[in-house]
Amino acid sequence: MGEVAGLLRRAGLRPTTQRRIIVTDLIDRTGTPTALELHALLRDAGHRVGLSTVYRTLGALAEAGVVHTFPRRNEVAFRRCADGPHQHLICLSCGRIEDLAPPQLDAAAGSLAYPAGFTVQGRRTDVYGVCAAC
Amino acid sequence: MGEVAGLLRRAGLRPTTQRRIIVTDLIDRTGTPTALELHALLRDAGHRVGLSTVYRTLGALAEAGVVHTFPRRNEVAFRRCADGPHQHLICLSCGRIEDLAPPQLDAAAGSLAYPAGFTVQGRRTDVYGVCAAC
DNA sequence: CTCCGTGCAAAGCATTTGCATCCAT
DNA sequence: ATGGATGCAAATGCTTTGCACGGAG
Repeated sequence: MGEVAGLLRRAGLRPTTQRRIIVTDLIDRTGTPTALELHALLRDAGHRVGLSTVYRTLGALAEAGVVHTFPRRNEVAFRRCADGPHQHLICLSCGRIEDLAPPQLDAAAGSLAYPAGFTVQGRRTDVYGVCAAC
Repeated sequence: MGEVAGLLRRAGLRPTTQRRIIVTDLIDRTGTPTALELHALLRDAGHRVGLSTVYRTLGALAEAGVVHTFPRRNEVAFRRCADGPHQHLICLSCGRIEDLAPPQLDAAAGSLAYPAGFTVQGRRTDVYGVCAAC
């Protein structure tokens, strides 16, 4: 089973043609498009995908943790991120997002003393700054 | 200068009556309401504040970092958080959010090796789990 | 008097949903 | 044949904006 189909299955979605198009694009793309933007990009690329399908697919992928969501003013952008723990390096200037997987941070975070009774299920760290190119 | 006025000034806002009402409520409140919810709560409490003012004030406070934003499905919630570095402990069951300021994590994060040329300006960590009460 | 702030109402717009059609099994 | 998937279009609802009024200095 290919990577694309695997990601879809993880989200409980059958690997249909349209869903494959969406996931494939998201894997290859370095940017972080919104559903609306991705839909337009796919259409421009000659693909036949409905806007609803893009929304529904991205929603399911996000809920399953296959993609991460990045809120913007009045809209949400999606990005296929690294599996496993990682941070997001977000450039405030160009908007570019990179993943960073620092073992030492996860170790530190994992050993933190949380309030008694709090069961950790997930963690997310976003680092804002300016990237080298900007 | 009081705490409320100080927070407003940090957002570049003059401390008017309505803005004071909004900030005061946000400080006292343990919950994390949306603009719409906060507006209703203030109205119910007998305060005379327009919805636009709530949106505009929360927007400015968020941009200044005086309050943090928590995206929900199709809406955004706001919460007055601790000054200085902290994590958000978010209960997936009841929605309650708590701040946690762990010195050791910040030390670890601060010493991380970021890609050459990346200038860190801010950091945010959300921890998802189930709180003791749930 | 002047200017910023406010609030109402009217857009604006991303997202969701209903439903008929289509496709794969 | 059958049930999920798709896509169009309409609806939904949060958020934004235009504009006239109001209040402080």
